[in-house]
Amino acid sequence: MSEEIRVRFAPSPTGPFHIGGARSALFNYLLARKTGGKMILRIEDTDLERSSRESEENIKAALKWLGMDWDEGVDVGGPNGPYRQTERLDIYRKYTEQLLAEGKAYYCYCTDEELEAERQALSAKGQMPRYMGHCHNLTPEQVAEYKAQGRKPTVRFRVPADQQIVVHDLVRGDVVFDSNGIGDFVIVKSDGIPTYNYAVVIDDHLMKINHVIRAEEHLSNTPRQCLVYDALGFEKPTFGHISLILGKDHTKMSKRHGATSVDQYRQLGYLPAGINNFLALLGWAPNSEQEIFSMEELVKAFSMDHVAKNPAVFDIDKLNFINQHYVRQLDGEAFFEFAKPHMLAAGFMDGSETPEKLAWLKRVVWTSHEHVCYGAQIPDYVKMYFTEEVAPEDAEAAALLQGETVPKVLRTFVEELDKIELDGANVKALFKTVQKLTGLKGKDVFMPVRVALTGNQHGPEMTEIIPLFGKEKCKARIAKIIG
RNA sequence: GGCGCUAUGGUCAAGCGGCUAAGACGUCGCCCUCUCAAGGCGAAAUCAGGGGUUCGAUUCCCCUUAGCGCUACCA
Repeated sequence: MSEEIRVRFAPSPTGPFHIGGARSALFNYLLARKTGGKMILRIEDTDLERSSRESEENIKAALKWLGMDWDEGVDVGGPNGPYRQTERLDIYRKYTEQLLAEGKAYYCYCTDEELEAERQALSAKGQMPRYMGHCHNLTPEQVAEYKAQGRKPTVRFRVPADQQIVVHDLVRGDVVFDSNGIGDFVIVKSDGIPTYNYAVVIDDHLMKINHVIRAEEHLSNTPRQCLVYDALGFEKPTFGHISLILGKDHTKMSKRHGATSVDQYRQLGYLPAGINNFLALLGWAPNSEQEIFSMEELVKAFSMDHVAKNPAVFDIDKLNFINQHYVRQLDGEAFFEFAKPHMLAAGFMDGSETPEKLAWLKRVVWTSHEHVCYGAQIPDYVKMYFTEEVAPEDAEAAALLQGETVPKVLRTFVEELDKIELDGANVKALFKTVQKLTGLKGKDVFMPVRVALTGNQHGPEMTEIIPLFGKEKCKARIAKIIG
């Protein structure tokens, strides 16, 4: 085909890595891998106040954890670096001088207060608050005066009047903007650091990015960037603005909606495969009816022309369903490793277990294997194996112990229990024996034992629970009921 | 306020002028079963409203409404 597709993921390291960012990264990654193109990771750290190295490390770790790698960028390097914007200041400076010299940009000496006052005045008059071009054409005298006052200027881009700006967008088609709706915007802050709308253009051009896939919140900024592309004589890339992820109440995902960062999901015990699979289906649909996709399958099936335009609501139930699928694919060893942090957190393990205890724990943990959607659910599912005191959890459970046949069932159960080796098959046979000896069946024999042992009407199969409890525990608990 | 994007069940969504409007999650029912879950089977549930265009609109156009985004010396 034509030229190699080069995409980038360009996060700002200003906080926890948002799940929406992960989706943007994923779409870029899939497009690159699908087409045999290149994925570039660039760090947009021009917000000196909020950016941190810690956050950058967090993002990179999360990307790796999700199974995404990059061909060029921070850490891995490449021919178009550096890949951190604060390390590219000299590059931007060169272009700024060019724009200034050509009159396409100018110094603005307005202070924050003056700008704020202007905005206030405009909105008080019911007009749109925007920069009115105060410094558009300053005389040399005015400039000298401002300089004498010690003012540090910003650089503003001179937005041409009466221009139609057409953004060609892969997912939305052509989107038209009027340049008259855009005020002269700042491209270099008074501290000499470029703004997002400016740096992004220079970087994408120099890094030979030809497909800019990013979240829809950037669509309205794209005409500004197009203006900069034109002013600098750069060829524009193909844009693709993917819709936002919304919370349950259809507002932007925020802490109110529960976990929002990749790290939180990792800590809750969601698997990379589950998250990727879920995220891919949010805003993209395959040709087939397939719902479960490994990363390899996603790469194969992915295509930008099946990307949806409408915003998607984050549905935790569906994530749980998909994640459970992957949890169930874990084998005994992997599942135990998966469960460990949650068992530790719950205090059911302390890391100093003997091999025997570990073997028992593994069996205990495994009982939850088919039943949990994510790791943090495991302790709750197995807690009955760790509590010493058992009591019926509610009146209904207590009532189940009041039946007149209950003492007979429990006594018979204990007697027969003593005669066998504890394993699943024998316990099954044990219940058969108890049924025969008592002349009762089904519920009448299982439920009293279940409630006596666990205090609960629901739970795993008795054949699973009893061997893990051991004879002593079973006998002790039943003794408490029948005295 | 201005500009922009979006609009199929509760949610993700297929559809790209003619269909009984897919599928999945969730919900409900039945089966299985000591219980819960899983699994199997089945059900309810959608084209935001109004105008056009057309022989025919979920599909194309316009308006309204609603949601979201941008309108920063944040990205």
